[in-house]
Amino acid sequence: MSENKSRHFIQQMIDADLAAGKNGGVVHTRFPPEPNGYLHIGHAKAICISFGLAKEYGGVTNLRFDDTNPIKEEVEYVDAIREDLKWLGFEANGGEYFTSDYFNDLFTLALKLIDDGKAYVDDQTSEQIAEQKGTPTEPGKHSPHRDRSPAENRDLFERMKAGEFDAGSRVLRAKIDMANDNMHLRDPLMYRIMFETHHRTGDDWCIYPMYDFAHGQSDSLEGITHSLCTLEFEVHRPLYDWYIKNLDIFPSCQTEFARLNLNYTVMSKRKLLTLVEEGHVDGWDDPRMPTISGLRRRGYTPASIREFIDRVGVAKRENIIDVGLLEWALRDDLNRVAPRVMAVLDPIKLVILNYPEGQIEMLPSENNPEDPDSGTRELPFGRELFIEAEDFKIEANRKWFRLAPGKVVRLKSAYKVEYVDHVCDDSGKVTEVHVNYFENSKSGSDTSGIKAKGTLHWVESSHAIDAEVRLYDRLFADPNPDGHKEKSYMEFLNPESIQVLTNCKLEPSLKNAKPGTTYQFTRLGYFTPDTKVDGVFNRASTLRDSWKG
RNA sequence: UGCCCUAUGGUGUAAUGGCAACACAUCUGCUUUUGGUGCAGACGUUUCAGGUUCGAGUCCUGGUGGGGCAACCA
Repeated sequence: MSENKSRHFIQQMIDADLAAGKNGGVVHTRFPPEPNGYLHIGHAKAICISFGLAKEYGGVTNLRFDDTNPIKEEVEYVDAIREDLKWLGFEANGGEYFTSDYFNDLFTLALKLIDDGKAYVDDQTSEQIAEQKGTPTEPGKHSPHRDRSPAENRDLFERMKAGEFDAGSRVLRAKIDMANDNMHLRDPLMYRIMFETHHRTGDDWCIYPMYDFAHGQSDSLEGITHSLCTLEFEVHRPLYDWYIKNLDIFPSCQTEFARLNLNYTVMSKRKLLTLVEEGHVDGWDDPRMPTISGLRRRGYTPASIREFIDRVGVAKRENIIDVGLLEWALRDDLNRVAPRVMAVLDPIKLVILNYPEGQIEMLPSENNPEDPDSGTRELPFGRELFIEAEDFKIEANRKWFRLAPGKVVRLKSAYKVEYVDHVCDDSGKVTEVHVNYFENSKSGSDTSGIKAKGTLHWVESSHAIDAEVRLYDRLFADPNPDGHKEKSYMEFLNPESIQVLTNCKLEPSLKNAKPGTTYQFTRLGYFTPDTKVDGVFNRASTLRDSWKG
């Protein structure tokens, strides 16, 4: 945190709270994911905000799984969320909780509202209730059961809990105001009957609380001072406050910020789940997914994601962030920390005619020019190398820095070589380029005086490792796949979002590469070993390329 | 024809009634054994109409645009 950095509206609000002596100077936040899907980059924003703010003010953050809907929630998601959170670099230092831990407390709180005449059991169908709710422009109508006595309501509610009634046959509703402009205050549902097995409480319960009657109360029970969430919950805040006031419990306070949107992707768990279920991607952690696990498998670093979120800012207006900013944050981090290695993705043979046959010499190469402490490694060099097919052109103009008839290039960390001739196959495709090298042009001790404009990466052929490399592009071809009224986002899936290269050649040091390290393949981009298949590398991103050939 | 939120370069985000700025993107140039990095520079901004004020991006009124709200989802 730099001192002169401007403060966003939530920081200003907390500053004011603290100045007013609110909550005894404590800042206690929470991150409340529903375990019904994997975390994505939008959650990373929520995480960085809630955990970041607590840390900034010397407070703590709770992780709370918001598991009030047994038909959508699974243990698999709980585990994945824990892993993603830890990987991102955050720890639930306020503790880990489940809303389901509070089912008894919530039941008791509901009873209190019933006894106070502020909640009632409604026997109507969901259709009838929906019908009576009115519309945003018309007030709703009272339920015929609205004026049941507290005693009758208590009896009915306890029997709901005891399993005496069918699923969906009765609900508990708060008695507020059927004519309120805010639809959420028109006698909202508190509990519904569901005979479903819960991932934690099993079959203990057949009534489950709704979000609005669980979330705020859980915040309150945990002593959360600042409950931060996204804009769509703004209209829920009056209800959040109503429950707290009428239950007379700890006054947690909700503040909303704009969620993160990224272009060229979708960001709802439901849509991401559809991509997974329909097989458009290889699971939640497909490297093209905007999920945390997808970004991890893609080769993103936690630091780059945190930096990205920091750059994006916190405000209340809708936004669509350019995915280029995410890529920039990755490159910015990786440029400083990624080990440089040589790899050829689309190899053709380079034969150095005047280099002794069978000779191999070891040449040192920098591990990272941005990091003086990173040292060097030894690269085998010999008469036959692989170079990138696109680094040779039969006809080239003055702006072409790479190899071509009449040109001299530097082989990175090795020698300068001069074109002699080349060999084509029957189809006219170049398969081999022949050159001569300048013995006195060795990297670091070049006395040749010969100029070379370009530098090529290479891999010595007899030592090369074979690998598969997967290149990724944006999953959707449209910047806003979700933004078309007439068309489904599915119609914008980019058919070229993955390209599999099977004939790649890597330098021998990559034999020990493990997932978790992202490398820079010199001149090509950033790559990381895949977590699922050995011998496969995923491209995290390209390098910036300002060459306009 | 309701209510709530919102409106600043292409994209984001600052300004706290007093000279509109920063990042990303784009474009130039320099450096470079990665056409990477780095460095220097350029381009470009307050939704509209009124009002308050010596002074308005900021406050007020109205309009317009965008988002949200009528799940036994969260």
